[in-house]
Amino acid sequence: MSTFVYSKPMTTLYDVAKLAKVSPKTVSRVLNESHLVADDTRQRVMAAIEKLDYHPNAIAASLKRNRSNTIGFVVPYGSDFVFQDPNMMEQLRGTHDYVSTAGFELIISAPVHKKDALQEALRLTQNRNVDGVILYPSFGIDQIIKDFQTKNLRYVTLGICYDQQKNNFVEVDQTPGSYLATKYLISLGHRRIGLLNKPYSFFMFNRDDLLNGYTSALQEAGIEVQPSLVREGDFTFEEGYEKTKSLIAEHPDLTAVICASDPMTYGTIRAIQDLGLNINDIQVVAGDNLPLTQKLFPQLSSITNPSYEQGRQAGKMIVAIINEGRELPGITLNTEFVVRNMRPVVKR
Amino acid sequence: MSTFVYSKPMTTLYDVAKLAKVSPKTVSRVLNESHLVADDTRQRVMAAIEKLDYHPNAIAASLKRNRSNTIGFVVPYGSDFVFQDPNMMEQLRGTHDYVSTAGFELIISAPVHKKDALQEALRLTQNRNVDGVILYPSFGIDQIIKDFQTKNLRYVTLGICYDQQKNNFVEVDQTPGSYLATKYLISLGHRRIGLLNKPYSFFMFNRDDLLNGYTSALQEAGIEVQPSLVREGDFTFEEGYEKTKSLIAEHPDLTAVICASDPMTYGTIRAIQDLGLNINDIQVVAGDNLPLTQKLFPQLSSITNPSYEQGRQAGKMIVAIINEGRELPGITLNTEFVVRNMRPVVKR
DNA sequence: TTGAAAGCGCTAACAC
DNA sequence: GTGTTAGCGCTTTCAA
Repeated sequence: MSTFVYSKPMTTLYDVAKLAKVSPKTVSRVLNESHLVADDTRQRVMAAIEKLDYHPNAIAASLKRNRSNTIGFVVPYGSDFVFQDPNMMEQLRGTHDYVSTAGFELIISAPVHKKDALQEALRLTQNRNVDGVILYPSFGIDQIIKDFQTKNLRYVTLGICYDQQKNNFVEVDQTPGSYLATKYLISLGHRRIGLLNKPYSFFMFNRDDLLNGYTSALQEAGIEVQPSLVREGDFTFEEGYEKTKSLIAEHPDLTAVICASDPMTYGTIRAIQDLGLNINDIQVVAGDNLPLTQKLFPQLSSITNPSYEQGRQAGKMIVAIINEGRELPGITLNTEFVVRNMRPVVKR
Repeated sequence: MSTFVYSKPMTTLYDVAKLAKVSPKTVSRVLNESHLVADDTRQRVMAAIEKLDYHPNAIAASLKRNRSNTIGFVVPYGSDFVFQDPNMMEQLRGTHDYVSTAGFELIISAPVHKKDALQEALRLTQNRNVDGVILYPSFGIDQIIKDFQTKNLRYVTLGICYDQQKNNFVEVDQTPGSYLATKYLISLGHRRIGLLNKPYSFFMFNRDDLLNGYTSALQEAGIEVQPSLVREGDFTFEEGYEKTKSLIAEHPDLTAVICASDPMTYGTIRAIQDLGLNINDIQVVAGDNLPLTQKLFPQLSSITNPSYEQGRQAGKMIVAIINEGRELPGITLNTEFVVRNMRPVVKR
């Protein structure tokens, strides 16, 4: 493998200094803390920069400052999942928008073959490719977090990753959304309400919010909570489809389903159609309130999921942690419930 | 803004060299071109690396090598578009998978406020944040490409960006797909076939492929080509929706529509439903053949769009260009047509 | 197969 | 407000 070499020697800060007849440090000052330079000096330097078409070498600055001004967004689930999950894209978008406004670059990293993503996060950080990372929770992440802490490396997690985690996370609490959704369904007369819950394995220390909201609302209404009405799915269309089919097979009197994610919601709708039922026979509550879902199925009520804001807040937090050099208290974002075209329960 | 400083001094290659009782260069060799080191020497070095928990500083290596081992993926359309367009995500995923396997990091950059994305691409490259960029075509890109060429910077474009471009692009030719789709529709008896074309402004030098395939098939069958059956849309749901409505209003005898993208396809389907028509009344051909579309609307035939492969090839090309230090001939990927559940034309 | 020494381009002390 | 100098951590040329 031959290596590409720039044909012309690079224009450096020294060239600019020479042309402007000032010292390198002054050029550096103009480039950075501009207010400490006399106005005419700055003019000369700017003119020289312009004339030479000079561009500061970010790598050299990074080496000296021990700062890459880059954030890593690391996802441990295979790129096929990451780039196809609309919620993750929303989180990524939120992070991108914040960190790029704050003057950081964003490196995105997902394992092409699933394993080792967490090691990749460590590597990126320890090699100084990034100043800090945003991590998506997954099995084994608590161990990696310990490494980060021991080595004093910077991270933020998109959810709670170990017992009693107090710092460096931005999580979403689905309790209010699922509580309100369930309560509303009950008020319409629904008694057999299914819950396509999120997967336990993804979130080890925050897994019961959807279930808790659902359970509270049922209990308040004096309705028995049937464990067989709750199924776990991995957020994907496929599991939404399968779990809905088995749910309806076991509970032919089901009148409503609450889904943990929008892709699962699509699977649920398809399953309902494939069973020869009408979408009006079973009231479906979507899980994320994504724009696309509103367009595809405008009649669907939905639990909201502030993914964009979560990503944004995580970006803000990692930047603050990097700048301040210390851990910061975690943040919990809340969910809501949006009603659209719901009707009283239909007997089948 | 205070600056974060590592509490402990960094472990360097010199520390490893000292512990292993070898020279820094030998450690460097172990880290890189491993085969030029005696086996027992390597063992000692590896042991020292392990013991000191040493991690090479990628920034320092980058400075010395004048290589960041990073690729930029730059999109000039606002992050709201980028992260929500499934095709772009597929392209990004393809690029990610290739470059990360090839040992490069991937920086993704989209303007938070639309303008200046192209300048951002130049900046990233000239500042040495990246060794090269992948650029999405857009208005004004031909000027930026000239800058890249003049300055001998590395780039690949996802489509042809200027007249007579021969190198450094990976484009998709939709002609075969739209030809086959149109021909098949004709064979089923369709005569009034709408085309929701892609937007002219996105692709200045490659804009007629969809139209050409469509036109050829019609002409071969001796069917008059009516310009009013062709509408331009910007790939989004909204334009698919609006253009379909106006198309049907003007052509009540329309029996089929070919869409340039899957999001437009969703808009088309919703428009058809909102007009009180059944999805079986108008044969819809999807534009991208995305997995999600197959799940949502399994009955839809589709033109294929090799977005993932396009991104992957672009990743491969930019890596090769960086390694070889010269431009490389452009690549054109082809489209196909997938038939699913099509029926002879229905009279309305 | 290994080592000594120079230097990539920038910034931070410290002096003036 | 400005300049001098050292050095961030690595790789590379050349010699041994």
